[in-house]
Amino acid sequence: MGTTQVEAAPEPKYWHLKTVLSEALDSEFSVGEILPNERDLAARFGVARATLRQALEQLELEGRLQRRRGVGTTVAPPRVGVAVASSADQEWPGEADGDAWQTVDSEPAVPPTAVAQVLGTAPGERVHRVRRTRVSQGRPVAAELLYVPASSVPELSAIDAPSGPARARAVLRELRRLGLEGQDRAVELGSARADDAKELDRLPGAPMLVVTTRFYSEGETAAMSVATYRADTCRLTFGDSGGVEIHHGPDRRAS
Amino acid sequence: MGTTQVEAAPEPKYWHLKTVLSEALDSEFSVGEILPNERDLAARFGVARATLRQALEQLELEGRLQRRRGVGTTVAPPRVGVAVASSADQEWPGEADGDAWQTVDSEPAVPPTAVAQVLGTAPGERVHRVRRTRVSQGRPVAAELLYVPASSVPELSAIDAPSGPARARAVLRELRRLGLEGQDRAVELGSARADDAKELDRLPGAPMLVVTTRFYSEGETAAMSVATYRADTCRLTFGDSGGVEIHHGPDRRAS
DNA sequence: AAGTGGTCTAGACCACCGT
DNA sequence: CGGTGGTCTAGACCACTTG
Repeated sequence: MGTTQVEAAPEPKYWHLKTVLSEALDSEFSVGEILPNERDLAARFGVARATLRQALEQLELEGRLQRRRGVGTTVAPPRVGVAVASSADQEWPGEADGDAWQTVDSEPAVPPTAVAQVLGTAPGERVHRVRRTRVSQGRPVAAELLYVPASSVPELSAIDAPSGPARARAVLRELRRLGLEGQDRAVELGSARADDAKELDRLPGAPMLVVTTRFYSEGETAAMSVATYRADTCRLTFGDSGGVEIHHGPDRRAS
Repeated sequence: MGTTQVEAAPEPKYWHLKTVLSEALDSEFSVGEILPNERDLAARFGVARATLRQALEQLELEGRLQRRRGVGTTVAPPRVGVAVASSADQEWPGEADGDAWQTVDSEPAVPPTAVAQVLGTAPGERVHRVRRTRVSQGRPVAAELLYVPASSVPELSAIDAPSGPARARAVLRELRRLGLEGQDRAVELGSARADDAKELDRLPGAPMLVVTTRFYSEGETAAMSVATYRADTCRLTFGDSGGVEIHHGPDRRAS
């Protein structure tokens, strides 16, 4: 074992490129700065543009870069910590989330089959669908759809009543009157639907962190929300002191 | 507004392709089934292989497909729900997580600078680094690195003492003797490092859900763990009844 | 050895943003 | 309008698994 085999399994060009770029970002660029365009970068590194793009894609996925069509590629700020749940957090949507969420509107809609199963509604049955948007530091970071069966808010007039923001607030108000017995959440990776993408200023298919929350009341699932967060810019925080600063930096490891 | 403009903004081929394939998966394929190879699929749809691959990539990201080099593309089973925290969950690692986690070993190591900052250790200072692996339904789903400053486990012999599984268990045991005052977590999107990738049977750069947990004791951060979960196969659950079945299906939306 | 997915190339055109 | 990133092509070769 004398020969120092550096490249026993040669790593792909885009992978090496990513590492090089990553280090350059740490040392030679500051947040918001614009990188050279892709054609120039590719030429500079002696690779095809597609290969260069593969590296940039990875860095964007990791929240290090931000790319905008027609504009350019910029160095992204550290991800924002977005509080999804505090420690003793058992609350209805809109109950104590301050000005983080902005209620958009409410319409009757048929929920996706997976949601209908959880809610226990008949397939094809319409429920209240409340749309909300979450803004953090001036930028939209999440879009939410909250599905509420008519049976959870019986005081509300017929489900086909006029839609709109006022209606949305009414649904949330009625929901708050129920006793909240518990809730559970799940986080998974998804991709932006066309409508979410537009709202969040991303392209369709962009990676999203999908948070589904189920609200229990009186032994039943009273409501269910599906919130999609921009995966490139968000760090979801759960716990006692949400939002502690952790930013990445040189991450080389010593043995 | 009389003309029915179906393609006002023509959607990209790969996007349309993804939709078509997604519906085919729902109706014509069952879990574990092998799809035709990429060259055949591309020919069948009349697109270049790269375009077809872009669609497959998306579907893999969403956990619908599984691709393995040298083998083929198969229909993935629904994501497994992996409990990350229960409701009243304030526990040290290894305290009550049953047989979910498997302790691998412990070595002295210099933590990444971001971790060192949180732990309050000097840059370059070595800490205990415990490695654990999480297995669910026979498959490895996560790899964890737990960083424990020597000051948190003072009873332990010098940090350079023999490494290995026994050492790892000793670190966890000592940690458990401390009073746990709180913890908070964050979830964000990351990509697999080369070593994690190998351990989790993925390629480097594969998308991962990175869960960082900070453990507080006596007003200090006593330890910090960084766990990376396979984003394609995992749904992280938090809450009262972790692991409720929610599987995707036809998700078309009616107005 | 044959077949699979993964990487890479060189080029073209398109959609979008700013001026 | 010119410049940017986004999409797409047709082909080549490589790394890996399996028979």
